Amino acid sequence: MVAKLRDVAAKANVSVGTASMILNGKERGVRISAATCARVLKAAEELQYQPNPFARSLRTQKSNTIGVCAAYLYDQYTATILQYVNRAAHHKGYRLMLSFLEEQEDPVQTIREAFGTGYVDGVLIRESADKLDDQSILKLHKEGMKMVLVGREIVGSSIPTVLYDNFQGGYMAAEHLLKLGHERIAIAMENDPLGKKRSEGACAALDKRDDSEVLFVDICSPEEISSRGYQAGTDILHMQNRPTAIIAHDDVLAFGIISAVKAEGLRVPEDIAIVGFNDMANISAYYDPPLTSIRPPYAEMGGTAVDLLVDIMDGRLAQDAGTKILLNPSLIARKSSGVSCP
Amino acid sequence: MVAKLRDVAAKANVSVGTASMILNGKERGVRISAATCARVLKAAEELQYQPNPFARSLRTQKSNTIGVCAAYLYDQYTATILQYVNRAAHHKGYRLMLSFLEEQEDPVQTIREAFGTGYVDGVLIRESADKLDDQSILKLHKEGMKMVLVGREIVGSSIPTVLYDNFQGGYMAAEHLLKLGHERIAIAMENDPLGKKRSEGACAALDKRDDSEVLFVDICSPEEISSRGYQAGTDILHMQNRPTAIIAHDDVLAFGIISAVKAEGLRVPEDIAIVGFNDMANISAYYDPPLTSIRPPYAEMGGTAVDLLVDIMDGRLAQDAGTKILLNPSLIARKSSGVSCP
DNA sequence: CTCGTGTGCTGAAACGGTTCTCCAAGATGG
DNA sequence: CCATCTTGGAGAACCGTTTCAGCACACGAG
Repeated sequence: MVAKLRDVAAKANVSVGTASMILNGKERGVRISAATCARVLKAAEELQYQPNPFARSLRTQKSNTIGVCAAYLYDQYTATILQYVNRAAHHKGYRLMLSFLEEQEDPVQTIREAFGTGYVDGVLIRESADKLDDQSILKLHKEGMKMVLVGREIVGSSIPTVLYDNFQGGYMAAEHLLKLGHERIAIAMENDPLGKKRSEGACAALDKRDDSEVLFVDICSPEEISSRGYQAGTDILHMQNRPTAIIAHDDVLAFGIISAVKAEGLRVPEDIAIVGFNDMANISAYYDPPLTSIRPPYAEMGGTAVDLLVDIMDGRLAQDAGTKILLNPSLIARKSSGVSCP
Repeated sequence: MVAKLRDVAAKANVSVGTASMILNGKERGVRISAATCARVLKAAEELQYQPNPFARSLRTQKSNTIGVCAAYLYDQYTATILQYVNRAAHHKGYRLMLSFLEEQEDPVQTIREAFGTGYVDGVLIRESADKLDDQSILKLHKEGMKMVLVGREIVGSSIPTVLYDNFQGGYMAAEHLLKLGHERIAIAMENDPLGKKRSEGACAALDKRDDSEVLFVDICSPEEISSRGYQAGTDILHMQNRPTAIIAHDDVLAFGIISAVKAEGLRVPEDIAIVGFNDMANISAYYDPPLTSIRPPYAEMGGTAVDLLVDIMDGRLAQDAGTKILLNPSLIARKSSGVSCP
């Protein structure tokens, strides 16, 4: 069996309490002789002592665990952030507990069960709106659950949030295309808050130039986005004033659009330049042509979210302080917008 | 504060022990009157009682948690399986604890810390070989850690394993191309066990036909696979006997190859047919052209792995029984191999 | 009426730590 | 040499469950 604190104490000839103090002495005015200290440390080492996390958590009322509630892991975006969340959490001494919401479940109840009752100290929420609505989140927050929203905003709420600036992303995309000489630019966005922000940003950049023209295409449902890309592309090409460039809601949509462009016998970027969002690892850079894309600050988002949550869990920050952290994306220029690709 | 068992017991006018028996009575010859039972249940309901998992785990020496050790979540393959693992685990009453290995860490030590000391009851390992070598896994297994390998095999070991049949996948891919009339087929695989299995399967199918010819291309390092696709494609096209079809190690490699084919002014599938592996969600079906791909049995792999692990954790199956479960992939035919796409 | 014999429940002992109170001795000062 | 500090460490309570031995009571049989 695995060694317990009791065994360590016995081996070092001290009491259990003393051993505990030494092994995780928070410098709380400890008064332990160097010799005893060394004995205990040595004993722990030799016995390969690992504290029992349940006993510890039971006593301290702290789990050292962060819950992560995330949907659609396969969309890469979330998965990439999670990778960095793991790193940051691990670094701060926290474990990660994972839970996706399934359809047909009561989300609030599921989260309570999975993360409630002190099983986790705080929760990172990166769950899509169709599985976890704003009301449910607000309810959990009101119940006192410590949480940080990642890449999702509930406007008007005081829930701490980490996002990246989608307006800025749209702005950068448009700016990039303007610099390359485009004047008629279409914007193909999902009809959701994200898409709205992105197109607003793009419009802002375009509005500064009176010689530019904005064409707009809405894409409806998020689920259909893959297949809708082709349709959107076709629609855009048949507009009376065919644009010379397109800003797409994300890379997957861009792929669909590119297919449509090719199907019409046109070339990317010579006839139509394209910019996407998300810069999917291992994919976007190797598409045909390599796709210019707005890359979210993945690492910063993961790291910042954990930092923020830890601050809240440790009480350095009120959970209803309404902290919102806005990070900047970057533009990765590749061939699809007319930049020669290395 | 949250209600404890003590509160429930007090409210129902019974002892704590009785309340406990009623609330999770395992039918161990319980002798409780219906009236008392109802009183306790009602009290628990009213107080919204949720048992404290730490106290419970401390007492029962069982965590009801499965650890997941996975790398490269952003590769979709793992992420998709994880989705199903979550579902299955949740269904069986287990929580999921997540841990990726970082570079530069001692993997054994990290896993011990993250998952050791009863923090989890068992571990699902879907970690790549470059971060967690066979020896480390064997060591942990020998130490008694209950585990199931997912999509990875350590030949000669008795570690329970869930895989899908890559040989079969290769076979299906080749069979598919043969049926479509191809005779000269190139196989572009990573130089690893997976690639070996896939190409063996493909060769087996091709060998049955004496009019077919196999051309072979090795791809070296897994990290470079994205950029190597283009290179591999170019190499293949310049072979003296240009093949009419290519089986690629995975979809990402296939994308690279397709780019190369197009760059040479050739068409997919008219001049060269292509089949990949993994069928990436939201991507492969919308590539240009839509990619024919061998799809791993994602859902079965996740579900089976959890089932197996639970069997082991519950002692119904010895952890060194050497159970290996081999699942079958399926072929998703799309345009890249010459099939008309819906 | 008494003696089993169930039945229904109580009470206490774990589980393995953390943390707080307080005591024994040695050091110090007068 | 005695009173007082200071230092180093022991000991116990507690965290919230589970589980098990055993007690009180009612009831049927002899």
